[in-house]
Amino acid sequence: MANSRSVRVVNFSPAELDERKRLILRAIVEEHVATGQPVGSRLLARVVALGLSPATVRNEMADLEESGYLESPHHSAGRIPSQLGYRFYVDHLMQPAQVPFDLLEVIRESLELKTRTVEAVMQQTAHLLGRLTNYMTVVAGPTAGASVLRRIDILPVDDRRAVLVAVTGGGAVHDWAIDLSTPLSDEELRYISEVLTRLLGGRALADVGRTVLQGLEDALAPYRDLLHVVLELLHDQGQAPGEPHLYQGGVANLLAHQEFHDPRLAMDVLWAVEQSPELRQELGQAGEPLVRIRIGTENVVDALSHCSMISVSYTVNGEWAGRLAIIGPTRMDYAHAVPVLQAVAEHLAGWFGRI
Amino acid sequence: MANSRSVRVVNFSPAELDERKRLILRAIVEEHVATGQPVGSRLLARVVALGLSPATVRNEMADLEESGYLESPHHSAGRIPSQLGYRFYVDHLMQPAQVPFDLLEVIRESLELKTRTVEAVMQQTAHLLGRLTNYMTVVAGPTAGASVLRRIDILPVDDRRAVLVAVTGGGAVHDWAIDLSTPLSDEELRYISEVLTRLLGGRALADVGRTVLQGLEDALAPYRDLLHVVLELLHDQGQAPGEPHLYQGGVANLLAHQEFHDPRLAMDVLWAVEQSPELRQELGQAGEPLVRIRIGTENVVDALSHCSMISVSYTVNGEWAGRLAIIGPTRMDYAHAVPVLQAVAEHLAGWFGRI
DNA sequence: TTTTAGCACTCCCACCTGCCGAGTGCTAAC
DNA sequence: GTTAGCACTCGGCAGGTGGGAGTGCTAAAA
Repeated sequence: MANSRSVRVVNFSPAELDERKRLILRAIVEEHVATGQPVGSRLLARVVALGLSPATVRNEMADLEESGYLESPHHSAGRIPSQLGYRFYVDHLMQPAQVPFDLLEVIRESLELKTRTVEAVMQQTAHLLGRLTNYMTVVAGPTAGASVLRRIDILPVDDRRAVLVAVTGGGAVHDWAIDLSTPLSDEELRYISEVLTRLLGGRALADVGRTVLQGLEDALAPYRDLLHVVLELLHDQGQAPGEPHLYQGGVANLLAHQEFHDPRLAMDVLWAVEQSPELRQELGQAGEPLVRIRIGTENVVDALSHCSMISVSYTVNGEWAGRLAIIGPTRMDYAHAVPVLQAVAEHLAGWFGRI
Repeated sequence: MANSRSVRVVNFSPAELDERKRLILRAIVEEHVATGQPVGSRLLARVVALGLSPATVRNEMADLEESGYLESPHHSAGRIPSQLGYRFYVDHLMQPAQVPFDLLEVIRESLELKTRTVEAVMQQTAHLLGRLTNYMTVVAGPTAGASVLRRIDILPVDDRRAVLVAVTGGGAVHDWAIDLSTPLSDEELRYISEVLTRLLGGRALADVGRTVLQGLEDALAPYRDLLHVVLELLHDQGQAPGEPHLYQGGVANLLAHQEFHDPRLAMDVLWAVEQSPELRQELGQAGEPLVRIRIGTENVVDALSHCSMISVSYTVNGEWAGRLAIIGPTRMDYAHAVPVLQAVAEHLAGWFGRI
């Protein structure tokens, strides 16, 4: 038994893994990410330029396994990183790669100014990320509730129907169909639009308070029926900030990874991405970490317990707007994916800024 | 050799397959669709209530194979329908199933009036179809170019930017960001919007002719710069009618079918659905058959040569608007899928009508 | 002439077997 | 603390086998 070693190792706090162990763990993660195969001691001794023999490396690997950073798929098959191993790698060992210039070029070209609709640019972003990272991509569009409003207009469709159109500071347009219980003239609608814009413009729906609503009710008293519908609608948008439209890209990439050759696993993931409200919330709700890495069971959804998800926030006019995410196996190339995501998020913000 | 038989059979024109052969072909298709297994003569003799012995059925099957309606995966494995077999089945043998009442109920509930945005209702439709048919679904949203316009407004975002908003007869809202090279006042923008609405309202962009454009140029001469941008934009929309936004649903369903357990096949399909301009066109371009069934290599895209795609048109206010499609293996339950698609298309039209 | 029973034949598939290579843990020597 | 040596374990693969399903053909029956 490796008691003399293991006892010591267990006392380590994770962040204090000894330099050599860190080196070895990092090499194992990167080798495994690159090849998909379990990593054996011989190969590792060759890769880690420390002049160590396989036997020594084996001892270190045994320690790392005992501390929970590695696991063996079966006896004598080499080691693979455990979820904890990936976590330690991501937190302490990973060195984010630099995004090569030609990739930046692709991003720039792809998010050109000639794209003129938010829908198109979000879809394009999803596809772009899919191509650049080789992982499946989910992108949350900006929500009406979280955005600063510039205008609110009610535009007639016919005498029974109209659309409520909200233009945000980023130039995104949100619209909702509303019924006109009593027909209103163009002038009346324009007047209502003006009042709505005057009182709601410059703030986000999520921040609209009682007093503003009261002001609206007073100013638009003659149009109580319509106002009721409109306010309820806007209120819903303000209260449910976590319901963005999700754009998918590179779905096929999911299947490219050996981990998802079992169709059942892949199906679970795809269902979750399509349906799960938790995931939608996770991507649509303003929240702290600019870059969030969830590994395996850290994910909010069970179906993703074999996946990692990296998401980064993007902004519109400096305000939080949504998250871009990629989903892949836990054996993910974190060091490359993170900077690519960040670069795309930046360019997307740029697109909104100079829309 | 079965010469005496085969010579005669070859002379049949497809539509004139003898009654018994039709019965057998139909049984084979339906049995194979249900089980996924090749169909053998013994089973078939039991299923087709003709009191025929397996040996007789074998002879008929040999004829059908020779005429190209069946094929054998390998010697002594039973028969499966060929692409031609499915085609004949779809054209002459299939009896569309009736949509059960509770399914209709699900459709009704799902496409309720409380859904207020076109984006949401299209996405919902895609998901719904995915659930109801167990096939992957692609849905083309209505395009700006093909829709009858009700209003065109230019709404300011800030003094350098604005959005062009087009409201269609179905209540769909399309928007594009535009730069204001010279700042314009709200009044000016409103005036421009009025002129645009007056001259373009009531017709589809695709139908706008030279004279109307000339009229615009005259009426809005002072705003040449802006008008140039706007007209180019509207012109593009009118000229490129086949570029709808595609909504996917039930992607996981693709993997549920044994035919796509090979991840490479599934990947090809997913890439095609995401990227192929041909497919986008196929679904976004007004075109004849209300129900279109493409089997195997009949598909416009190579990647779908192992798939069948059923698409149906839907309308908005009676005008052609887009297609709903499902994609699955050629071994598809055509008889059930077609009526479900039709029912959903009808309800979708209903949603737009009473939006 | 059409239908049927019988039969030999073909092919796939699931199972078993033994072998090989990769990689481990342990021990004893350095 | 490090290393070489060695016995051991396990998965994967090639090759062989038996069983089952289904066919085509032939000759007899209807």
